[in-house]
Order: sequence, then C-alpha cells, then structure tokens
Amino acid sequence: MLSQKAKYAMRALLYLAQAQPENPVFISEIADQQSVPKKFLELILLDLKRHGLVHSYRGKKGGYALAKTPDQIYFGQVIRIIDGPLAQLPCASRTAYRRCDDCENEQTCEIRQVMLQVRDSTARILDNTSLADVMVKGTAELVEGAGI
Amino acid sequence: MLSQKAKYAMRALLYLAQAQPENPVFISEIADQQSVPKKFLELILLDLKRHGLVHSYRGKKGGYALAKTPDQIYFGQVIRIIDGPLAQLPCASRTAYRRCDDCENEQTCEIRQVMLQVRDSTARILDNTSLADVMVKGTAELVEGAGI
DNA sequence: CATTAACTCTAGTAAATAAGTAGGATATCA
DNA sequence: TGATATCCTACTTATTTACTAGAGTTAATG
Repeated sequence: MLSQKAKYAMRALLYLAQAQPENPVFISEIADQQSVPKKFLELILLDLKRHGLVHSYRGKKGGYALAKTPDQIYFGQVIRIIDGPLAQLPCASRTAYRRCDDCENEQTCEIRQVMLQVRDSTARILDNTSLADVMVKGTAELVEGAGI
Repeated sequence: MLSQKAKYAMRALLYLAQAQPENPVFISEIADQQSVPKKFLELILLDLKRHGLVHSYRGKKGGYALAKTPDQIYFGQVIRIIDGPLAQLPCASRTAYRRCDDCENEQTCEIRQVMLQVRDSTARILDNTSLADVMVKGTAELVEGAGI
C-alpha cells in the first residue's frame, strides 16, 4: 500500500506544479488547500528538498517551488523517496537490491521470479509517468503518453 | 511490500504442489522443509483452506493437500487472501474497491489514475501466473507462458 | 534593529500492523 | 483409549505509521 505520507507528497507536488515557479508557495497554503497536516507536510517537503525535487526559500516571503519542470518529476522517484523501493521484495528491487534473509536459493526462487516481473511492470509505469502527464490529460492513453 | 506471511503461504503451496495430492503432507513437514514457524503456518494454511485453495485432513494420518491442480492456483489469489487487495490504494482496487477517506474528487484524482494503471499491470501478471507456471519453467517467457 | 513570519531540525508519542506464541479443543487412527 | 494430527481463540512483542511539540535559523519590513 502507498503510505498516506506518499499521497501527501504527491498532492503537494501536484499543487506546486500548478503554481508559477517564480512565486514560492507557503507550506501553510499547501496544507490548507490539500488538507494535509502542516507539521507533517514540513517533514515531507524537507525530504523532497533533500532529494532535489523542490527548492525552498526561508524567511518571511519564503515557501516552496518545484526544482524541475513537471514533466521531469516522475511518480517512481517520489514513491522511492517517501516509501522506499517499488519492488514488493528486497531481492526483487533493482535500485535497492537486498538479499532476503531467509532465502535458500535466489536463482531458483519462484516467488522472486514473479515479483521481479511485477516490479518491472510497475516501474515501467511509474518511471515514465510525470506530474505533467496526469495534470492535463484524461485517463486515456496515459502510458502511451509517457513514451512506452 | 509482500508480507512474510504471504511468502510463507506461497512457499507452502509450492511445496504442496510438488507432492502427490492423494498423500496429504503434515504441517510439521512443510514447516521443517521450508523453515516456516509451525504454529504460524497452521494459521496460514487454515486461512488458505477457508478460501478453498487446500484441503485438510484431521487426526493421526492427517495433513494438507492442494484443493486444485497447480495450474489453477494463481499468485494473485494467494496474495489477496493473505495480504489483501493488490492495489496500492483502496480506491484503485477492482476486487475490493473502497473510497479514500480524504479524497476530494475521485474522478479527477491524478494519483488514482496512475495507481489504477499500476494495479492493472500487476494484476495482469499475478492473476495469470500459476504455481505450475513457475515450477518447471525458467525465468524466460513467464508472462507469455501465462497466456498474455 | 527588533519583530514577525517563514522554513529547519530533533524528539517524542499514540495507534495500528506484523510476526509470531501459547494452549486447549476436536478429530482420527491404530 | 492413547497418540498425534488439525482447529481455534487469545495473547504478546516489535516495528511502522502518522502524526505532534517545540526550539532553532533565516529573511523581509516597519
């Protein structure tokens, strides 16, 4: 399951994507408009900032703005930052591979075989769908629109 | 993430799939061979039984056996029984749809759009890959072999 | 130049979930 | 009827999730 935190992150990013990058938006504005707990959102935006997705400005006229254009921010990256690897098993992750502690033989593991397929098809979607892809377009041809 | 419980369930089913259905297997044998905590495995098999995936026999010569042939048991069903819906969001599930509590407008929700795509591509794999599909075959052509 | 209002950062906390354990009840076979 | 298997309810312990609190830092402004 996607965490609440990841949903908040996506909502915040989509909100920032609608704003002008030259006018940073207050955390409190995003929190109010998207009904996200403000203090929680602070932590989330900080995390997104550390990973280079947003810029922040301190002081009285501070706020947040996207660090890239909406077509350069992919859902896969956001989810990895907030929730960790896309794969359902550590041993099926390609960006954060880890052995399963209790796995006898990874080469022949039937579960891993299946979950690798799932992780790949998931990543194919999430790493090719940007904020821009879902902002204007309807639900049709989303994946094709992402260049697959 | 796939729960440990779901992994145990799959391992147990794959183990039963290798056995003759006319000779039920003791929980203790599966637990030993697959290194699954026995009492925990009891609960898991009971759950799989209630959902019709396995048969059980009580008393001294009791044990468990598959209730279907391995080509009729799909990973999707196993995961749904043990871990719940495949979708990453309640509102993106097709077998167990539920509204997200904090969603303003489901029709226009960008996050849902994306997660619906992910859930569909995941289900396409998991609901078309059976125990039999991974038992003999190698890793190549897994999905094609499942009839996609 | 002090005040105000924004972001930054470290902790802490309550509730839910995950991963088991314990132990008795029930069924079957020899 | 005793041994040994599954069945079932309840409990426990650790981790994770979803926040909250509060002090610190930075920058505009009157």
